Amino acid sequence: MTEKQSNILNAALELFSNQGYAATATSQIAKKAGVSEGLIFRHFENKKGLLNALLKEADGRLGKLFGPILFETNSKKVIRRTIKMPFKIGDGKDSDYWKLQSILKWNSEYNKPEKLKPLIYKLTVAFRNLKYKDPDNEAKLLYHIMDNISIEVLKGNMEEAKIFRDFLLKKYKV
Amino acid sequence: MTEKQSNILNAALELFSNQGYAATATSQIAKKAGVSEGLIFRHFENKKGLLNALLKEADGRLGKLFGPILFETNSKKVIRRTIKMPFKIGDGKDSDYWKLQSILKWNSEYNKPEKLKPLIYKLTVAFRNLKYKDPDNEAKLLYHIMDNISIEVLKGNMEEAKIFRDFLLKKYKV
Amino acid sequence: MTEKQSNILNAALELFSNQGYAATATSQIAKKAGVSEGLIFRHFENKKGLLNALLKEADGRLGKLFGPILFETNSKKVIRRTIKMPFKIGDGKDSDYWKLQSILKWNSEYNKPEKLKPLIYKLTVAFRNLKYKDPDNEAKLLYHIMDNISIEVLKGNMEEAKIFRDFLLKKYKV
Amino acid sequence: MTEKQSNILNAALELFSNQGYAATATSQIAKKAGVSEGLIFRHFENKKGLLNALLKEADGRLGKLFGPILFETNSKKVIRRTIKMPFKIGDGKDSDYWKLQSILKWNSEYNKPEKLKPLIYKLTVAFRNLKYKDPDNEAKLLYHIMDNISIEVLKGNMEEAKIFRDFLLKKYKV
DNA sequence: CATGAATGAGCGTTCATTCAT
DNA sequence: CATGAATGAACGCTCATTCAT
Repeated sequence: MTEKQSNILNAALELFSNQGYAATATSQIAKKAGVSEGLIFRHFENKKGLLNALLKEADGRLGKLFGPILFETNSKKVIRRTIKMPFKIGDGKDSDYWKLQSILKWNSEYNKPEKLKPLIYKLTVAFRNLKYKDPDNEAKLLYHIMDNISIEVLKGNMEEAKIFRDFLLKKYKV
Repeated sequence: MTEKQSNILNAALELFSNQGYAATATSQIAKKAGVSEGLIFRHFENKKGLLNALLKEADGRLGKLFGPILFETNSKKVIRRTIKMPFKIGDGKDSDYWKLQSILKWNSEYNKPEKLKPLIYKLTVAFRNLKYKDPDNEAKLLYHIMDNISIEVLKGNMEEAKIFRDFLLKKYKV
Repeated sequence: MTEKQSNILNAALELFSNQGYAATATSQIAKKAGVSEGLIFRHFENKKGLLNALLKEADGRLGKLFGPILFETNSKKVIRRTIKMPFKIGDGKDSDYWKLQSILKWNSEYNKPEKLKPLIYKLTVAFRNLKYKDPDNEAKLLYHIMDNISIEVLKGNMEEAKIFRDFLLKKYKV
Repeated sequence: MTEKQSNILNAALELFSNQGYAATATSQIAKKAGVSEGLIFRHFENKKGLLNALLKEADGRLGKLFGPILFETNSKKVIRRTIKMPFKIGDGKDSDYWKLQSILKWNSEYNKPEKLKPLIYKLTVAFRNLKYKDPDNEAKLLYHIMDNISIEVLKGNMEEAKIFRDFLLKKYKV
């Protein structure tokens, strides 16, 4: 991938995640990326192709975030890591990928809930090991909560989110 | 409000909540509402005015949903009603208002988290009465969970949502 | 049809017939017609729709040109009128319609040779009445010749064409 | 001329003659020719240069087609050969050159009717030798007819064209 | 000789909005 | 109150062409 290509992707990511896909013009992306508009289409075929390229990359980032949890063997630590996960979201880019995914949640074409199945399954096993009565729903519950903290973190309410995280760690005794 | 005005609002609500604001053309709204495009602008000034009118109405609907909880005096019932609330979301219109709010969550111009303050405060009081250790965070937690069930319900996963609701009712012993 | 609509059609006809369909920009048409470019699409849906509207009108003009021949009962006069037909092509508009048809001859989507069947059939009958040996081919031959004179006329070689016409009238003894 | 150069010319010929010059993109030509787009411009300077190169080649092909007629001394055979000429159009390439010429007939920049003068002159002489009354117009007439049969042949109506040819051979008694 | 990344102008089309009727 | 013709800016995208490699 050339430098201009990644310039385009970076610009698109930032704009899509902050203004939405439909509200972002390709001309705006080109301007921000410092390239001609035509180049976007040479490299990504069309506007949708650009979005797809971003989502592919987002998948990878999500995988890296989930990886350490999926390979964790200690059940308590699985839960601990899950609760802490939103704070592992690193630089602005990482957070924009998350935003983008979150924005597309209502778009049936792009919302892929099955991507989270492995994490939820891992949590189910952890809760079962810890003798929770209803591990299935406990797993879903925690996943939902985590999704919410992520959004809080992404919106910049870091302090609030940290307090909330500690509360959860205590609550789950992990 | 004349019939045509409400036709416009209904059409706009359905389209905005399903395709997003930016992705919906005023011509599409006019067509669906069975009115001329010009009429939209006579009544609502511009596209944003239409969105604002919808959000005003959404506020009212949310209020009606929250009302019974805010006036509940029994703390357990406050929590019970909160957990059950997503299932009170009635017809398609109600659910479209909710979707619209959810879609606009990432738009700083339209995201008004303070609207939920009264509910969260009510929950805080309830948890305090029930001797929870950290009623502030418990309230926030429950609100977040409820937000997630709402989305599940809105996406049509009614069965799953019901099981999840019962799980929560048991967990909170309410 | 409003005045602006016919302005658009007139501009499109002149440009399409002189530069070709693909080589004519809708912006050019709008400019020549003295209207905004958007109006073209409101009235004719798209560029092809504009071409179709012109071809419909062209059909009518062709019909009017053929009419007097088809209703002629005297066989000699049928042939005479056919030979003279290219000179009945009136104003510039008429001739542009003819040009347009001629340009589209190689475009299978728009070339409709069956439109000329009635004329060729009429000629066949005329030649049969006049005891020509092979009236079918004589009809086709005359039609082809006429097509060529039309083109000559359209290109502005009026004098040459007139001489050629008189030659044909003498040759066919009509 | 290298192989790539002729690949480009072949691709351009096929596309220009079937879709028209303006409707054909240089990228399409490059793709079909299996070369990079830049190479077209290195070898032919610009799109028009490509067309000019094709028309030069077309001239040669036309010359080869006319040659045997121009060197024929027997007047009857001159006419006979002219009538048969369209059937000498050989492979697809030959026919595409003819199509291209025909398409450009309406383009004053590229229409060169003087190229046919030698053939028409030869026909005039032939008709004069055969004591036709108006050899000038007879020559023009036959040339026009031949042009039409060519188009018929090019469009693939071979059977019809052959019948028509035989009709003409009989009519002219050659 | 040959590539393909890169450009900028222009393409057909859609947009929100205005206004005469 | 309501229409729909009309606008002009912007849209996503394609074009012929250039140029560093």
